[in-house]
Amino acid sequence: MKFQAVRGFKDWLPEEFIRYHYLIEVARKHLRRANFKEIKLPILEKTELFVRSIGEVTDIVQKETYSFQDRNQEWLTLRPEATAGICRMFIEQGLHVRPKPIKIFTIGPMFRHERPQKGRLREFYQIDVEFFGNLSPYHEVELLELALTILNDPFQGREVEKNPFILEINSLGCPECRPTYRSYLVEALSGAKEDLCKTCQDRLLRNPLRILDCKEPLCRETVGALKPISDFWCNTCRAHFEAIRELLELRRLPYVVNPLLVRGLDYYVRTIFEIKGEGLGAQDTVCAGGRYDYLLRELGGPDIPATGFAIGLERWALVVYQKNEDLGRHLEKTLNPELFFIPLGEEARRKGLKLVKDLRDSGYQVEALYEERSLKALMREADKSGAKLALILGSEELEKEAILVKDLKTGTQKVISLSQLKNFIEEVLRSENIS
RNA sequence: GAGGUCGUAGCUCAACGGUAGAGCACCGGGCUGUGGCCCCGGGAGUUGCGGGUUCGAGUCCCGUCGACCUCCCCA
Repeated sequence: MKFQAVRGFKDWLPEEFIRYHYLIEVARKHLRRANFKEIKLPILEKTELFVRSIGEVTDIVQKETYSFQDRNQEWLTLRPEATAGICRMFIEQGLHVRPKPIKIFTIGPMFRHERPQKGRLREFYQIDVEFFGNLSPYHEVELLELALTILNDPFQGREVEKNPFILEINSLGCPECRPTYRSYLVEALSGAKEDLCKTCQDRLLRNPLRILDCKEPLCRETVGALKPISDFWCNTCRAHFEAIRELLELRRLPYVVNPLLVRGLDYYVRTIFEIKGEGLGAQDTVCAGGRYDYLLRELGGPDIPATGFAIGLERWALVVYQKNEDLGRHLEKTLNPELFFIPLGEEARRKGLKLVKDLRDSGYQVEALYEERSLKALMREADKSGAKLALILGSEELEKEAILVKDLKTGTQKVISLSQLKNFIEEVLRSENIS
């Protein structure tokens, strides 16, 4: 094979594409109902934007971005996530003058140079949802429920063992109280450096909160002996977190408090969360997000609090179609034509051009072959196409101003006058067979 | 970025270091106004790529590219 796709970049064939497309439409439906408005962002931004927003010392910025200099020697980066770009747009377009809250979402590819594995590609799709303008826990819980509603939509009304998604929440504190916890961590762990893995010894200096998230058994043990972050929350943060828990319980949304949950992006404060999917292996976070109240200001914009989340489309799809194969099969079938037009002879082909166009204008999925082949061969094509009905137009039918309609599943067929064709098709497709 | 498993026809996979094969799919015919089933035939490959060892390499060795799994990271 001469050319291969770039590592971590995948082709989406029709059968696969429709599965993603369906989920995107599901997400759009729920987001529109909640009055989120869709936008489109550039795929490239200036490198500096991501350094400033995501954080200079984060892994994403340090070793996972696709960054390069363009022909003008300007440093550009393929977006590794959407929030930074949305904030840039928010400031640049002056969205703060719009009625609040400002609720926007965007769907598109993100790029991270990581080693690919299941559920982790270098180009991957995110459904990114952002909410600007209110500090209320009500809005936060509403947002959490929205995320769960979207994720669970494909499981509604089907016999699937309950909810395949688990919500984990935590609070990182705010600029008031987080530094206290941070210094406690540094102090407590500096004395016990040998009880940390190598990367964590490094993190101690650069990004101590990430140590909480380390999977090394040694670090887990060390971290387990520490005081939890909740001991350091200020009164505001504590009350905020309690309010969120209360509202989650009011809504009967199952959740787990994970005091070790942290994020890989620096801009988060206070509430953060992850939603994990079953059966995904190591890359099991399907959706994640949290508050970033100070990001706009840090980027030179207005002082408006914000919160948001992103759903990993491919990971979501893995959970959905692994647990619901019928849905995938059903979607594949919608790719098949409803009608398959088979003209026999030159006159039929000439007449068919308009007939097919009319049927398509009426909304049917129509395939047509204009080749001079045997009826047998054309029927074989019709069969393989998965079409529901074959429409055969030959000299016999032309004489009578009619057409032969054959149900490819049952094999029954009927000659219908051309004037009655649409009515007949409509009836047959509704009742699923020719009676 | 590190470790492991693996790359053979469009797909799924065979082939002790000794002539690269099967099933499915594809194309044609049996069957020129009727598809699915059946029968017959056909096309298909620089064995991911590049080196090396060997009389001889799909097979062994090295490198490289890619997939998957784990670490890491994250959606």
